[in-house]
Formats: sequence, structure tokens, C-alpha cells
Amino acid sequence: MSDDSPQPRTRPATRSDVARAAGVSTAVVSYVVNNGPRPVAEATRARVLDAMKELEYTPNAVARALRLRRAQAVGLVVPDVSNTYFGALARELSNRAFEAGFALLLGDSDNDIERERAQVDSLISHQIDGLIIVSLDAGSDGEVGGTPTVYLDQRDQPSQRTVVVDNLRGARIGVEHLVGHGRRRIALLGGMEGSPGADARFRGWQAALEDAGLPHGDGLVCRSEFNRHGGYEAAVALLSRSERPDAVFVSSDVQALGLLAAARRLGVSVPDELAVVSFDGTDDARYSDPPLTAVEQPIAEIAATALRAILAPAEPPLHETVQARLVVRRSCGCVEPA
Amino acid sequence: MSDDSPQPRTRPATRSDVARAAGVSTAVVSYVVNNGPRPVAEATRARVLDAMKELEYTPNAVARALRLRRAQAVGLVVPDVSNTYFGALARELSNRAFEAGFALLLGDSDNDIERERAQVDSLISHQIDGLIIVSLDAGSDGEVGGTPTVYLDQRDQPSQRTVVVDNLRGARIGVEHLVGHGRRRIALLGGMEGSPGADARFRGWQAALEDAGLPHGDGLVCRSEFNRHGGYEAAVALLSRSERPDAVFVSSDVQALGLLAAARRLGVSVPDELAVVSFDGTDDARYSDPPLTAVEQPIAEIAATALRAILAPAEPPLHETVQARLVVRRSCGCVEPA
DNA sequence: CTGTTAGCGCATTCAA
DNA sequence: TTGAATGCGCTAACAG
Repeated sequence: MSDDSPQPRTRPATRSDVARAAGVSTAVVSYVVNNGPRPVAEATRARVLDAMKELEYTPNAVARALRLRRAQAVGLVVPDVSNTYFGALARELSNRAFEAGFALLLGDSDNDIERERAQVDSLISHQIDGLIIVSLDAGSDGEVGGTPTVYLDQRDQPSQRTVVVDNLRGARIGVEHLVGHGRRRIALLGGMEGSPGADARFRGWQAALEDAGLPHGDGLVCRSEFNRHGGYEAAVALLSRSERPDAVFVSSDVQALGLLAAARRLGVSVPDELAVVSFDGTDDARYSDPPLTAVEQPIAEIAATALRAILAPAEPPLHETVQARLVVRRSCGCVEPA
Repeated sequence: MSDDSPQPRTRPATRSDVARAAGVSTAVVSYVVNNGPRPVAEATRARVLDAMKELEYTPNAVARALRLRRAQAVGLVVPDVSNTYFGALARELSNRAFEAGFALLLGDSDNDIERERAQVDSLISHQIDGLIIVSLDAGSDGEVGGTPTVYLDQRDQPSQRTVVVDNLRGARIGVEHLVGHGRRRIALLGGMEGSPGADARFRGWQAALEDAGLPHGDGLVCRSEFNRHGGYEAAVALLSRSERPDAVFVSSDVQALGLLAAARRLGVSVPDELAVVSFDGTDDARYSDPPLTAVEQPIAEIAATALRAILAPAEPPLHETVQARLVVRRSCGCVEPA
């Protein structure tokens, strides 16, 4: 650590500083930095490497991006990063992208379609190599401008690339579990209408109840945004109705947290009076009271698949579906083992 | 939406496409895009605007960044975005940055100092205009390379710009509240040693107990990472000790969630047998069971201040401190109003 | 008020 | 195996 050099360098070293220091041309520096496309003699390479270290040279990602027309970066747009599920997704993506040498540009659309669009435009202008988006609008189209894009929800337009969890089947499994517990009035605490994921989960709830010959009318449905507060408000409304449900399928963990708080406040015991199954299966479900039986999304798989879809040279299938699985805990009435 | 034009355009329009279409020079296009630095005649401006719309022109942020040496982007590095507090911070920052015309590059350091360093380097190579970081290492130094950086935690080096919540005072207030409830064995469930925020909260806990003449030995301290699982494990250990504490000050909401789960599992009632106050005051605290009395960080203020510190032309003070405030809920033994 | 032009740092073609 | 030279799209002198 003999860092006694004066080093009055005011601006970071560029490729030509390195070239000069190593006594080679700038092209050669590029060749060694990128391992190609031309071979470099061992001795020369060593000199360049030395010079790089000496000058603490770091390639300028922006210049590189301009030249290559791609930034070694991917974009992620979600409705609300503070939602535990999206947070976990962002984390997974940030780490995987980093390991693949990509930066992650994050856009929070704040549950606003206009803002979503603006965020997307902004990210695209930054020359991202690919965009991963949880969109608020299943019908949006032209927003991708040549940038490989993968949606993490069902789309109206089948031409758009998607990686989606099987929402319908997941919801179905969750509801069927409630049916198996002998519950008869199984409500849905869903996401806002129009949101692609929310709609599919609604249909799964519906289908399971139809198959079981149980009621699934509007009286059993309430909707809210995907956050704790929304879940709380909707649950209060739901539990105050004249004929109270004896179970609820909740379309996200954060909403379920709100519902749990509402149930406590109203003196409704979970799972005895009200069995609950939620969707997502994040840590929120694991550490709540009672712990939530949940349809768990394979976040790591989703992240990996989405990244591959965007970055892989070989074209993967346009639509990839991953499966959720039911993780039984206590909120449904099952006794947790151990 | 008469989108019937053939539009075989293969690459996005550039500034010179616009210039050609509008019959002006590229400079003029720049002047209208940037509203300066030279004035443009109204009529000319209108022609340019038309051409831009016609060609669906979007400025290339990367070229601009190369030229200007700044990317209209800020970087954020946190140990774990899936922690509700960091998620909320990221959300706040993403939205504010967006409104100011900046993109947000997110780096998750995954609680790993090496990775933190690598993420920082990566972000800097992307020419970010500023870096906001929650560092794992209070002593790190040279990592900033001319990029304005603000740390959201205390630093060993006073030359580094910081925006920090008053951790010591916050912890103190939280612990004093517990003392006021007549608790005598007030434990600390803290973050890992060496982490700047965790250490300050530890000292606050210590100081409050010292002032109150209460014990604050190692027997009352346990530490874990800032996540639910860590909090759970540490709490199990703590609550299994021969002389059990009658209160705990927890240094983050997510750890407190873990502690709450552990207490339930062990049959320790909160707040009766164990009063709890946590730090952060995110939605996690509001919707837990029981709701957590918490020392609440002013996330919006932190985000705004940090952004300003980085972007403002006028140099703000090198160190800015914001205050946390105690939000009383039920976990401490107070009866929540209403 | 508007046009010409020189780079920002890098990848790469073409020539040596 | 290496070097010289071009241009990615944009900004901002500088010159009209």
C-alpha cells in the first residue's frame, strides 16, 4: 500500500492515457480490455495490464455504450419497490444482473400508468439492453422501442414476450386448499381491476369456487391496491358485510398483512373464524401472525428466466410460465408441523 | 390514433434526422431541446418541435452523458433492497430522482463489502452524477472517484458527506420510553458490529440505560443481520437465556418482526412479558401484531436531503442530521388510542 | 438568431 | 500482431 505518489490526476485515465503509458496504440488497449477481437502478444498484453493498474484505469461505460449502442444495463420497472415482493424481485435481479456484468436501472411507476410510460421512455433513452417490467396495463403496446422487453404479467398482445407465474392455477390451488378445509364462503381480496396479474388471480378464485359449487358473487369480492393499507381498508369493508365470509383468498402478501391487522382490530380470529391464504410467499408471509399459508412465487426462477429472455442470444420461447407452489402455514387452519 | 404510416424506420431518429426534417442545423435542434443556451426564433422552434414529434425523436441519453460527462442519473447502493426500509428509501429516491429528470441506478450489495465496492465501481463507470450509499463499512474511503457521494450513515472520515438520522438520539428516545414503562432489563437486538448505523444505535441504547442506572452488559445484547430471519434467531437466543429481559430495543423493523415471531413461538407475550420498541417505523411496524412502537425515520426527508446534497449547485453543509421521532403503538405496553 | 465544427471515450475496419 | 483513422449522438464554443 505505498500510496505515497502525489497523484494530482484530476480526471480518470482514459484509454489513450493507458496507450501512451504502455507505448502502444489505443486499439491494442481495447484488444486487451475486451479480449479481442484481435490477438495481442503476451509481452504487449502484460505492459498494457501494468499501465492499466498503474493508472487505475476503468473503462468508461458510457462511451462504450454509445459506441456499441448498448449500455450493459437492464431496466426494471415495478409499481412499488417497497412492496416486499417487488423488493425481493429487484434484489434478485440486481444481483444476477451484476454477476452478468450489467447494471440495473430501476423505475418505480408509483402505481401510475402515465409514470410507468415515462419511466420506460427514460430507461430506453439510457440505451438499456433490455427491459423487465411489471406493467399496470395489460393492453399497452408500442412502448418498447426496439429494446428487448419482457413483461412479468399476462399481456393482451400475444406478440409481447412474457415470463409469468401461472396466476390462474396458483390462485386455484390456494382456493382449493381453503375448500378442502370445509370453508364455504370464500371471499377474494384482490388487486385493482385491469391490473393483469390481479385479473388472472381473480379468475382462478372464480374457477375453483365454480368447480366446488360454492358462491363466488360480487358480494364476496373486494379489491385494493397492492399494499398493506389497501388490504386493511378492503378487509374492514369485507368483514363488516352482513354475511361475513369464513375464508379469504388474498392476492398478495402485503394485502394479507393488512387483512390480518383488520381482523385483529375487529376481533375476528384467524384461522378459526376466518381462514386465509395469500399469494406471493415472501418473508412477509413467513413472519406474520399467524404465519400465512401462501401460494409462493419462485422469485429466483422468475428473475433468472426474465434476464435470460432478454440477454440470451438464442431466442427462448416467447412466453414462459413458471409454477407457484402452495406453502402451508397456519393461517388456513392447518397445524404447522414442528 | 391513425397509425397507418408504414414507418419502416429501423433505428431511432437522431438529432440530425430532426435537423434535416426541419431544415435547420443540428445546433438549433439542441437549442430547442435544451431550451438554450442560445435563443431560437419562435417559428423555427415550432418547425423543430413538429419534426421531433413527427419522427418520434427521443434524445439519446448516453451520447448526452458522454458529451456532458454526466448521465443524468444517480446511483443508490444498499445492503438489501428487500428490507422494507431500504425498499421504501429506493422508492422515494426513484420517484424524486425521476421528477428531477434523473434515472436511478440500483446496486444491491447483498451485505457483502466486496460486492459493495464492485457495485460502486460499476455505477461510477456509468458516469452517474452522484452516489447515495448505505455502506457496510464505516471506514471505507477512496471509493468515490470524483463522483459526489453522500453516505446515509456515520463515517469514520469526517471529510465524507453524510445525511444521517440521529441514530444515537433515536435509540435513546426509544430506550427511554421503555424505561418509562418501568422495565428494568432492557435488551438490545442490534445489527452486526461494524455496521455504522448499528453501532450508533448500540451506543444510544447503552447511554440511555447508563443514565437510568440500569444494566447494559453483554448479557443483554444480541446481534443479527438486518432481516426477519436474523431477528428471529437472535431473539430465540436472547429469550432462552436464564435471566430473560423484560423489554427489547430492536434496531430495525424487520428484525423486530422476527423477534415477534420468536416470542409467539416461545409463548412470551408482547408487550406484557416483553415490551418492544423498534427502529425504522416503516409499514412493517404499523401492521405487525402487536403494532410496533417505533423510532420512525423520516424517509422522505432523508431522500430529499440526500438528493439535494448531491445535485444542488450550492454546496450544502457536509453533514446533515435528521431527527427520528417516536411513534407509539402497542408493543411497548402503551394502549393505542382509538 | 443560426450554422459549422471539434471533440467526449471507445470499438473496429483497414492498412501495414 | 499492431496502428491510424472513423464515427456512435450530442453540446457548445465560435463564427457568421
